[in-house]
Formats: sequence, structure tokens, C-alpha cells
Amino acid sequence: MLDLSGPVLEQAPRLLNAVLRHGDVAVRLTEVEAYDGANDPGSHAYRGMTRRNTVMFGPPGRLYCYFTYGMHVCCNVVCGPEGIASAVLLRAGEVVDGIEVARERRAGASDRDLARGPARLCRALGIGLADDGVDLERGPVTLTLGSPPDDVSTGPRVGLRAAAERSWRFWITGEQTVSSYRPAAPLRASRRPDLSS
DNA sequence: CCCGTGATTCTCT
DNA sequence: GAGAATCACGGGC
Repeated sequence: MLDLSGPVLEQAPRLLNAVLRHGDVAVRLTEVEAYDGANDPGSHAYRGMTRRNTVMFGPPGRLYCYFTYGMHVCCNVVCGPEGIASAVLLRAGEVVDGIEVARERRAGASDRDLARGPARLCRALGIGLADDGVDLERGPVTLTLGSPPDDVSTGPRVGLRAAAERSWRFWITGEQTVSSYRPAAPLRASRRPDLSS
């Protein structure tokens, strides 16, 4: 029984070493990031429910998938009590089964890079927008929790402007498959004139 | 370093 | 409704 109904900051590290499977390909998760719905300016759910983020407001244990930058799909596991809209972004992992299929999907990538990065992870697993809302106990995408890692590191989330000070990124210390840290791009000059000075 | 790429959302009519 | 900014990224140089 997959119970992820506790506070998201407690659930996120529990997902390390968990195995996400879709068909023949399975990935052991090595890096995740927490997003805390109502209290978190970095969360897709911060401004309330929209068509995109509806799944976040539903029960825990479902997959929330979204499309970004015109070409990438990323996925999260919904955590916390229903209605709180918290989720954990799956940032990276190690392919532990179906590596031949994963290599085809990620042609040109080294084995280490197959699922190193949130969009790469979805690509390697063949996860798309059609999988938004999937119940991870029923499939077709499934999640199986693993044994807690020996050592967990934490740090700032990657690529966010909002709430960059929160250390809500968790990874298994020393893992080669953890994605490289990249701070958010600086805000471009506003189109509106600044009248304050 | 730079930039493709297009859905989503915000803001103003 | 239209126009604009944004974006939880990745690949190429």
C-alpha cells in the first residue's frame, strides 16, 4: 500500500531509492524536489487550481505530468493530504531495468545521462502527458518504495526564481546520476518603465 | 555560453 | 479576447 498522505517535506526523501516503472523500463530515483502547494510561490499550485495542475489537488499517489519549454515533459508524485496540492518533482534516477529501450529513446546519451534530469527521466521512461493523473498503484506507471538511502543531501531547488532560498531538493549523497545544479535565469528588464527611481 | 520551442497564465482591453 | 512574459529544460558550441 502506497501511502504518501503525510507532509510533503517528509514524503520527498522517502521517494529516494524508490523505483518508478513504465512497461519494460524502470528507474531508481536518486534526486527529487518538494513543492508545497499553498505556501510555496515556486509551486504550480500556488495561485490555485487550473486545468494544468488539477491533478495536484487530487489524492496523493498520483502522477502529475506537465509540458514545458515547448518540448519537455516532467513528472511529479502528488503527496500530502488531498486538496493541499503538494507534489514532488522527480529530477533524476538510474535506469535499473529495460536499459536497451531507454537507450533507444535517449539516443546519443551516455548510460549515466539516460534519466539525469527531469525531462530526460520522463523521456527514458516513455512518460507523456497521457500519463497525467495515473494512479501509481494501478499503473500503467507504478511506484515502489525502496530502502532508505545511507546518506541524503539537501540544497536549493534548481532553476526557480521564486523561493530559491528553500532547500527542498533532496538527493542521495555521492550518486553519479544526480542532475547538475543550475540557478534560475536572471529576470530580464521589465517592459514597463520603473518609476521608483 | 546561447537558444529552440510552444503551452500556460497574466494583464489589459 | 489579444498580446506578452514566463517557464520545475536540454542540447549544442
